[in-house]
Amino acid sequence: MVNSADTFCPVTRSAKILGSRWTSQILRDLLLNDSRRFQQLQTSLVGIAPNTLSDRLKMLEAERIVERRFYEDHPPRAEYVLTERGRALGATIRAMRDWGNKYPD
Amino acid sequence: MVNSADTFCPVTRSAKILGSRWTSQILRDLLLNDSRRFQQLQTSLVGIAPNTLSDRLKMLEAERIVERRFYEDHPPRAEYVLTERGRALGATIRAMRDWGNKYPD
DNA sequence: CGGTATCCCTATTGATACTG
DNA sequence: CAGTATCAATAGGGATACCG
Repeated sequence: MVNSADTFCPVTRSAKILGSRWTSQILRDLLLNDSRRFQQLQTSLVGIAPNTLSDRLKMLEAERIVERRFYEDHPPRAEYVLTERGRALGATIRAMRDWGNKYPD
Repeated sequence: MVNSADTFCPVTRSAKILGSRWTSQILRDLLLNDSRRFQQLQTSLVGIAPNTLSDRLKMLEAERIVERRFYEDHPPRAEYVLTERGRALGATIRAMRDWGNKYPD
């Protein structure tokens, strides 16, 4: 949980999103690919359980970072794309990646 | 925990550090102030328990993001400062802050 | 002052089976 | 295919008391 002081810190709000496991990888995939299917994400994020992926996508949808496009075909189809808010997180993801690359270990 | 695939993703390594609670605030304080005492941090991070602050500082020290300078005076004194690695995280913190400010809610 | 030592709680994550 | 339901494990975080 996060107390009320945290709630008003812009850094903490970003950390809350980027800190939960798998989210940074989901964002990385969507930044690179524009659109991804549920299965594609599950394949790319080796080891993620379907319920966890579902939870994470719902959280990102609730935060209006990803948009879910669902088509009731047979078999059904779902596509996830970044919103403008989501694409704007690219700068942070890149800063994180740059730091991680510069200081491996 | 983090699996082996995660370990090699630079974004994930950053997320591991920035994702745990209080770390982004600790870094923010140290980016603004050069040097902080244990008590100063505890006062600034309203609501943090001393063991949690201690854990977080040890983790940041293990990651060589902060340096601990301890003086055996009476009473004893400890100062925490960012290393070069730590200061380099400033770019990420700023990107997170900018995103959080641009998209409040 | 600058922490440790304990104990506890619950949020997060995951494995597995199943459904429209 | 795209998820949900259920149940279990554990790690993260916190409250409190105490120590050198």
